[in-house]
Amino acid sequence: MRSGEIARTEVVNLSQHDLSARDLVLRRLEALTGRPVEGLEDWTLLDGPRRKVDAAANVLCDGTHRADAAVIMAGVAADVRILPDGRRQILGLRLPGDIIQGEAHDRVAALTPMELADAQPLVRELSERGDLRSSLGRAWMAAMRAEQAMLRDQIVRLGRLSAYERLAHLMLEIHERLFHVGLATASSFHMPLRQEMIADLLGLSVVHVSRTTQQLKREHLVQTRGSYVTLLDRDRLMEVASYASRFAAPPPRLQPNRIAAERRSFYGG
Amino acid sequence: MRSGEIARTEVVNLSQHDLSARDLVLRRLEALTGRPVEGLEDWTLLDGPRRKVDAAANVLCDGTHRADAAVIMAGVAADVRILPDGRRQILGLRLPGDIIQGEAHDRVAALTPMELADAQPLVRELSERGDLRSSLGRAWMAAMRAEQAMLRDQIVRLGRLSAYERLAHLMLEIHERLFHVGLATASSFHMPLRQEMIADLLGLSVVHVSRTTQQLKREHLVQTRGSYVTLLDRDRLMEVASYASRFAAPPPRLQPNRIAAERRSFYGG
DNA sequence: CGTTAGTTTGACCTGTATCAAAGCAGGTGG
DNA sequence: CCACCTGCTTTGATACAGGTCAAACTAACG
Repeated sequence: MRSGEIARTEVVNLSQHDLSARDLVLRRLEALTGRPVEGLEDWTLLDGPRRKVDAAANVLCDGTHRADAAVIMAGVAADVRILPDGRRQILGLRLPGDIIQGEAHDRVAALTPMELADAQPLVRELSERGDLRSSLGRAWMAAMRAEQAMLRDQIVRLGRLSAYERLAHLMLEIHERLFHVGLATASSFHMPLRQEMIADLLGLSVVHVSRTTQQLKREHLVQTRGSYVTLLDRDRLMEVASYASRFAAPPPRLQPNRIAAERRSFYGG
Repeated sequence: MRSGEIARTEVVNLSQHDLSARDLVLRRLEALTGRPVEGLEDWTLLDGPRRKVDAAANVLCDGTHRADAAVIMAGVAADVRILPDGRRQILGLRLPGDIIQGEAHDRVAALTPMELADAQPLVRELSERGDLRSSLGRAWMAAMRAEQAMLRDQIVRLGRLSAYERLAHLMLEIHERLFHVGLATASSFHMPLRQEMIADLLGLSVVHVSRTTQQLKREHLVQTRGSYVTLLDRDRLMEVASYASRFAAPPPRLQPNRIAAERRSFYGG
């Protein structure tokens, strides 16, 4: 939380990385717990064949196939509930490193093209023979708690934040989550979501998402280029959205002059 | 789900029962899983001294004391998040039979006077030495999933339901949860919540909760007497609110003539 | 280029918030 | 037993955030 931290300058490909499924899961778990996680070392179960899924295809249908579980290697999915009259609400996003599983009542849908690694053996191992005292078992519980924390955040977003605040809050959440699996720089990330999806996530209309996004841009809090987003003033965004980090070690704060540098490198040329 | 089920006529005290902490927890777990739960038989750990808490006193403060855990024997508590500017959002209710624990970022507050039984030994046993394959372990997981399902419901309520629908949905949730721990008849229950709390739960203003409640009454969907609520037409409420049960065996449906009988017995004299 | 999917703009409408005042009920003390 | 608080709910008047509809704009793509 020190504000003098140095933004990492390491070059990252914001839409894809080259980690193995094991390393990706590990990276996420360690970011969540803030300590090394053991017990996944000789875990080859995750290195099976990868599945590619088209956008808009359901990844796991309506919870009847509770069976399969997968690690997201690339792409964005969402837990979606559809009401009888067609209204849709996205309960939460599923980003790379997350493990998805069917839930009764809801379905998991691919919002972008995706790449998945089979995680069934891992999940089965953990939930059936899993030892909660082990390093891995604890990390697993931490991940469940983190998932719950995100649901809670979503409740507050929908219940008590204005459209403007909701959008700011969402940007911060996505950025933070992507950052911790190596898919964001200190202030930029790739977010290939149509406004319709953001609307379903934030309980707003598409039109209003459009207007609100523009307001955030007008006020120089965020900037976009295609589907790349840059948070121009994360501190102020956090204040605006009453955002609190869910991670053991949140992304670094930028120093004022570094903000300028970042901005230049992405949008000036 | 058969609509011919007989409403149980057993007399219940809607604001309190006389179960032991063990039986109460058991009852809830069995309602959730729909099957008998073993492993709690000789569990005396729950039968320690009971603690009484006043309304408005915080039951467990802001997650710093992650330590203690308790079974709610009587009363209503809530997970609350308070934003820096004072806005409040209740994330979910905690009713008798629920086990409460502090969560980072949020606090658990008593909404009514409460009676608690210490559950720390049980929780520690389960989360540290717990065997997920055992009957109790599975029930435990089921309870966690149920808790998550309620958070998801809350998201949909706030994101996509109108005030009218939200209230209907909430009434159904509370009724169902109370019913399964023996604190509701087939259509009535005791709900000593001020409208301010309902407002914080549903993301509305107090004034609008008042107006909306009256609309539900005007349309003969619910009735109230003091803090006792009767659902006059649960089928229609479920339809209005797009409500789906989270329990293995949901409360019985009333036959038309039984509805009349219920109504008479509670409000006619 | 024309086509299509997505975003933006403008005009207008509505659900819910806000503010302020009035009603009500349960408890206390005279 | 009444008069008075005090805390909650209800009512009315008014304001605004965000929804809806329809048309114009943009950009990717064959």
